[in-house]
Amino acid sequence: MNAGVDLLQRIKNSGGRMTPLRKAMLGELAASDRLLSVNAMIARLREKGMAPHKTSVYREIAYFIERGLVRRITLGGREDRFEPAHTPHHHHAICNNCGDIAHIDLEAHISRMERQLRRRRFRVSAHLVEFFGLCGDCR
Amino acid sequence: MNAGVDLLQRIKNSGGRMTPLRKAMLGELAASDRLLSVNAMIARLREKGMAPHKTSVYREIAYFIERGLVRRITLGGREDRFEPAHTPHHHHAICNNCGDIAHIDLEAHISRMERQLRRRRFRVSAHLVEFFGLCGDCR
DNA sequence: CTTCTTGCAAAACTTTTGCAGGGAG
DNA sequence: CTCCCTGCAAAAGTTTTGCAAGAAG
Repeated sequence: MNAGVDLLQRIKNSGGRMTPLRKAMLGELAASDRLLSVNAMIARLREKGMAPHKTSVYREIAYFIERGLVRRITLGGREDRFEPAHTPHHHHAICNNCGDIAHIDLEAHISRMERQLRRRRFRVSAHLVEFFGLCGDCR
Repeated sequence: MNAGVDLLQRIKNSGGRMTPLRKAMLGELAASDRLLSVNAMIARLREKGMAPHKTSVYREIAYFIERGLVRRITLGGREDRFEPAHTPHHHHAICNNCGDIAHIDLEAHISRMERQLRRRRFRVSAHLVEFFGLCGDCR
């Protein structure tokens, strides 16, 4: 994976170390097709024989976010969720039944909505756009 | 306010009572131009001489939501926020500087996005669409 | 040996639940 | 007198912080 090398450099350049925990966490984030919560992350790591402390997982995620490697996504459940930030900006279609999360590109629509807001003198710096429903398989 | 009479009826019809706390809470929700968190709600009620217990405020909000009087909005902060549900469905443009929350109508855009998702065999049942940035006054 | 990481314990916060007293009809 | 409502205490769940031991360079 090319992104991995890049990430390692970005971390080393800022005085950080690419430890087994960090490597595993970034791997899980990249490999998962859905947004991972801290608890989901720990469950996955456990399956691979690791037993990181919950505190460490929270701390490493904060560490990744500081460096722009990971994005935090709040979807309304109790837990925050996370995804790798190196993927292009996109949105999610989340299946209420199976939990599958499809990545969707709504940039054209977003641009139009932002234009509408700009006309109202609002300068957009961020947005939250997510859809919930039933995926093709679960309908 | 006409909505008030209506709400009182809806509550009474389901065996509930329109108590001072409930009346005050619905009043604050209607009067506020922004989404209120439980803590913000309590602060406002305190300014008016009430000192409701936090548990009661949580419980009354749950009560309102059950009856479809109030909507819960999760915006990514720790606290959930709430708004009266009798307003037509809409979205928010939230100012990062002054906290002002403008209500915006993006239905046309939302419909188009939902159409795009339907083409991909995803059946949308709910969405989360909010914008963050600087309002006209704060730019 | 100096700095960065991790685990553990504990705290901070939001939200929920159980129970008992108080109040409204 | 019978429910409904409220406050208090406590619990549950997520996330953060302080401190000390451990590992990496």
